[in-house]
Amino acid sequence: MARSMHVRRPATLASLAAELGVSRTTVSNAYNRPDQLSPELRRRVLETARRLGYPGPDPVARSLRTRKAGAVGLLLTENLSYAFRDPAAIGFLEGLALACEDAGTGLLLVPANPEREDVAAVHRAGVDGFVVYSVPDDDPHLAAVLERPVPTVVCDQPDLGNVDRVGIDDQAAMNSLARHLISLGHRRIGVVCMRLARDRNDGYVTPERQRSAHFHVQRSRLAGLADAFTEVGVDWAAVPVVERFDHNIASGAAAAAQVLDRDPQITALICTSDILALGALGEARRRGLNVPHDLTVTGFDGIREAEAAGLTTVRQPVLEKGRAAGKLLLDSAERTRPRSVLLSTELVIGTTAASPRGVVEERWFGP
Amino acid sequence: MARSMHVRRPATLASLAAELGVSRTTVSNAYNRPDQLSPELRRRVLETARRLGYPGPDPVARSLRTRKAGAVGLLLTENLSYAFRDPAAIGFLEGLALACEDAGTGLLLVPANPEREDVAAVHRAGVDGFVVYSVPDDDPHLAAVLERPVPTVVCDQPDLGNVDRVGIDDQAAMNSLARHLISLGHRRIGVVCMRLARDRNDGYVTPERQRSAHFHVQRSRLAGLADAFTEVGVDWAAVPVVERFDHNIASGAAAAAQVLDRDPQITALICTSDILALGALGEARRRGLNVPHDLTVTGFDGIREAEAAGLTTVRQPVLEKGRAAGKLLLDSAERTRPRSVLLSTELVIGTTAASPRGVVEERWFGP
DNA sequence: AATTGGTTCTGAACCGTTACGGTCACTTCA
DNA sequence: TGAAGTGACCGTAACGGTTCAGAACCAATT
Repeated sequence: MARSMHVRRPATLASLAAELGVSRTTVSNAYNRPDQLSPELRRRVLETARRLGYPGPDPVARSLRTRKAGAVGLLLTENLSYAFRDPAAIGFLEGLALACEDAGTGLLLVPANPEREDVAAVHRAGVDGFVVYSVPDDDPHLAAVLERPVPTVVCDQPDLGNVDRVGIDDQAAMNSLARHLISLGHRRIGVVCMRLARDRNDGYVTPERQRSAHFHVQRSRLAGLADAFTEVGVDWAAVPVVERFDHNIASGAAAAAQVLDRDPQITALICTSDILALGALGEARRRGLNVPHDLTVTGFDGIREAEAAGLTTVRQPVLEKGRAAGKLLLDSAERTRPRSVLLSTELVIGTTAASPRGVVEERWFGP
Repeated sequence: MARSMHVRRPATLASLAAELGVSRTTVSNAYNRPDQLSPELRRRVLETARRLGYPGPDPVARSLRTRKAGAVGLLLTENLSYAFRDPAAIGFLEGLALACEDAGTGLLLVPANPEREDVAAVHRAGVDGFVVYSVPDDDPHLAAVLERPVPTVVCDQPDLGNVDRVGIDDQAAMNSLARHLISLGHRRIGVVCMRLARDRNDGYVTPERQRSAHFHVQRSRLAGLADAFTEVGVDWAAVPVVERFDHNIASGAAAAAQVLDRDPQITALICTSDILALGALGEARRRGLNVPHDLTVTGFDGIREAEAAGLTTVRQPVLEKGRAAGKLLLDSAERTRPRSVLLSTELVIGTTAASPRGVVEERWFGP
């Protein structure tokens, strides 16, 4: 009943002022600056507001005048809903939400459907700034964000030179994981990676596609691997690298199967994410391969599920990334040059990596 | 460089129009209704816009004029970041995001800190509607939402009579779980529940507090239990019910310990959420109790982790709940009476519930 | 009596759009 | 040839606030 009255409601700050016989300014002050009017008048204003069903100053109008929206926008590469399925993305979101919460700011999830190139949602977003999380560097949504006259922080993106940035050194992190495997004796490896560009390419990846990958994170991780293995004489161009568009355990399993079918002699399967690695583990089990002795499997991210599985991986502080991004954005106080936050990672030695059988034998029976 | 020009940008639709010598309307049409002007003029407008660094119509001003924000607000009972830690909440979010995505609408996470009673964030939110998820029914944020003149959908809330609603029949669902345990022979039970009100009360719950609980979901589940057990002659007032404010596995373990310490003779520990139940399972293991033979443990929600643990529980369609809430809100097309969506639940028979030892013995050696 | 200072309240400008209802020149058609 | 369309563009009036420089008033000080 009370609510149905609200449905079409003419009450506005002006009408309230008229009703009370005071100026709009006074009504505004009643809400925003209680010290600017007598307590008695303020009481009257608020009471009349209640009587007329006036819900207080309209947020949009206020935003227009004050030029603050009280919210930051988040642009994700994937469907909005995907973010809630990927543990790493969830961690990032949690951190970002934490930062927003601290600042009393809202967090607007912008519906940027990667399929249609509909950038309108970016234009429609009434926000004070944007956080962009892991989108391909040629994403039109990203371009649209950069054209908006608001501060922006990118995460897991290449250095754009003129925008705040937070991330990790993916290349170095993956490089150190590679060195670990190399030290264990692995030379014949296969790689399973997430998608490298906006187009779907479920299968083998050419070196050219690796170099020109539009996802900075994936490109860097592959580069880290290539560097390490090239250094010990492995012909990177001959290393099988398979890509999967969809990021889930089934994809990881399918990709692992594809590699193992064509190159059964590999001793290690390096995956660029834990999710893919969990799929690879499943596939190995299905084939009766003993991990790590028949096959080493590694991941990247350090999600909880990976820990439970004992995965050898690289842990990155996903929550911290989100929080850092939020903080950076929210205290964009007259900074001049763009800032860059690089968080550290940690190599997690699990139980899914070991020396390949051949190497062990070498040690025992070698020269 | 190009970006630094944007920092203080005077370019507006009006200034663009002036520069071009056309009316503001025409510039507006260039963006919003290409058919209303000649392609040639439109091209000129857009080009001049680029030259002047005009980023297109200001979203906030547009929202004010059109009276749509292009976003829906989500109000959660907990800290924003908490939502990303609770699997059930994540599922709800995913469903809601799905619905928003379909409609091309943004999703604004409103920072409603449950500690301070700062309702301002609700007032500041520029949204076309609200979804309210599982907040105490006396939450001031909820009251603030209901005063806003926008459509609202509540989820896991009591029927407010004048607002759209989606949920499940918590009472019936828990009742059926209780009957299952009763049929197994359980009569001496303990209960672990989530928090019942806004104040922290880690410990035993009086029947009075149960009845007056401000979290509809918890109140209903307890009522479902009370009904079932009362019916078979159990004195509900004597059943130990312990409450925990924090919702995590450690809390569940601590609560279980509290019950088991005081009432070691109970044969079943009924938890009102899977998370708590997982904690209880851990505590039982720690005490060397064999689940289910020494102790039956049950949960509620049907999260993935529960399935992995073989928990006997009630599965509810959390994703569907989110999606239904979103849909309800987004097609608020001139409905008259409030709508209500009740989703169905499913009793999941796991491996954590069995007949108590006594009952088995009765069967074998009884009269 | 004039000045000062402090409250309390007001007027008008401004925020950047879009909706609405035109005008005007130029076909088209009977 | 006159009436009725049609396409391209424009003027005005909101949309609902906030802000800032005063005005009006009163009490206290010089």
